[in-house]
Amino acid sequence: MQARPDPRMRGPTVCSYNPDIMKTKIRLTREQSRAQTRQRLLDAARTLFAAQGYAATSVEQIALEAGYTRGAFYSNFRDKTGIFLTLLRCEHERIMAELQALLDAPAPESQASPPHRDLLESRLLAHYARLQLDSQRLALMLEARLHAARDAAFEPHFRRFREDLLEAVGRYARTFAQRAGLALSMSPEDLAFGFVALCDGCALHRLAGSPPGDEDIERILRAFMKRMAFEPPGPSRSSEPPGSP
Amino acid sequence: MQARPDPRMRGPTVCSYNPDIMKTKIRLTREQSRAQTRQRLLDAARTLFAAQGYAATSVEQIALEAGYTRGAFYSNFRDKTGIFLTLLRCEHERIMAELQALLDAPAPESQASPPHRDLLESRLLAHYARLQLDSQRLALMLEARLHAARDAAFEPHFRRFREDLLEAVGRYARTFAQRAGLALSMSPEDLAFGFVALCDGCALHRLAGSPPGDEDIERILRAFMKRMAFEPPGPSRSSEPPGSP
DNA sequence: CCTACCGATCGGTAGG
DNA sequence: CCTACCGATCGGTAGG
Repeated sequence: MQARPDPRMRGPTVCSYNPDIMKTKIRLTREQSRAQTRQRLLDAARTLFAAQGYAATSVEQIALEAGYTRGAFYSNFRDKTGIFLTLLRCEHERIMAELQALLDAPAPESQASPPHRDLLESRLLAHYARLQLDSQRLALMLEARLHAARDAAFEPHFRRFREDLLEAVGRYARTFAQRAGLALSMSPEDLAFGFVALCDGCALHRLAGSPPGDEDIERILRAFMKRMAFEPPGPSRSSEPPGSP
Repeated sequence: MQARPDPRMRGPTVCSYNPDIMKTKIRLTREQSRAQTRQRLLDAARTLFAAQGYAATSVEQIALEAGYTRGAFYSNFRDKTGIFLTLLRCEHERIMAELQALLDAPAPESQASPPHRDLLESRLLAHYARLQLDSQRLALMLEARLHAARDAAFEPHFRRFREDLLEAVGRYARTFAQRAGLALSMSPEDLAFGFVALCDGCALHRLAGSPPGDEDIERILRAFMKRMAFEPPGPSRSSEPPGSP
């Protein structure tokens, strides 16, 4: 059913690949061998959880997909919850790193570039589009959310990931508003929540694969963001003040 | 583990309760008895699918929760997919009926009432709030979505539900805009998709139970809708025309 | 003496 | 609608 993957393509650490062992076919140390096994199990679990769902995937399937038997699994992880948590920690670290890189990226300051408010939209959208075009990652996160709602031991870990993300997006909005010299239309926290919810909803839709397709979704997302992020520049645009119920 | 529910509280049909059999303890006909069994199995399946997930729920569990054994299940439904589809058809019919009722509800036309644009917001929000406060229904729909992405036989049915909903919300937006004499900010289809995605994302968040809580979510939803639904009344509010990229 | 993993099998339970 | 039972597979762990 599955071929054991080429060892030279795998790294010994949990969250990143080690290019060193790609160079030669040298004999692995015990530690390296163990790390390799661990990484293969993690890759197999990610694939299967995304394709079939967490509950529908057995430890046996994970081990076989990775090219081992169950014994290898239980010597590396406590149980299925354990490997799921490890998997999510890796994904979360990657997502947060990408978001931070977005913030640190040098803005093409005073050139003939689009105004800052367009940058906020374009970059955040590009970020989320990349995230959600990876449908494996998307399915994995949905599985995690449902599992967190059902497993009390799992919930606090997932909650932490979620809070980190919302905080980071809020920081992102605040920082960009300052740089652009524009006022946000609501608190950074509210804006972050609404934006993440909107993106989550679009991602949820993408799972189905039915129309509207990806280009339409991005267009709609952009239209929503253009109206949401900043206070309109004009003095008054409506009969009611911005904060009224 | 479970007590067989009081027969007088159950109806013989699939989607609705029949008050007739609440009156007395008369002996049921064969048809009534069969319908009662079917309904109990449906109720049990809804409870378990929402609480544990579709994949994690066995046919045996459903039957026992309903007060029967597996034999009763397989004499009423073809398999687990069969009862799930029946369950979702009931939910979908109920949702569409509620949405239609919202449209048919008489608008308090020329009284001292809020303007039409506020009505659109309030009613749709109230509708979605009611839908999503029922966390059982919410979890059920999420399970269906994930299952549709994985089961090719299940997918077309779920897709149909989804398309019906989007079309109905689009019709709702168009109708309300006409009555209010206001122009929508984008096509009814785009607006419906964005709104449903936003609500789905909020619903997804509610699963976790972490802050922001329900009142905050509704406030944020309202703020987003207030900015999204209609063209601003003023002649120009921004440097770029409404339809520009 | 320890590690990492295998082949085999444990007691229970799955859908049908 | 139940009892009885099937082929298979579950998560977890034994000794080697």
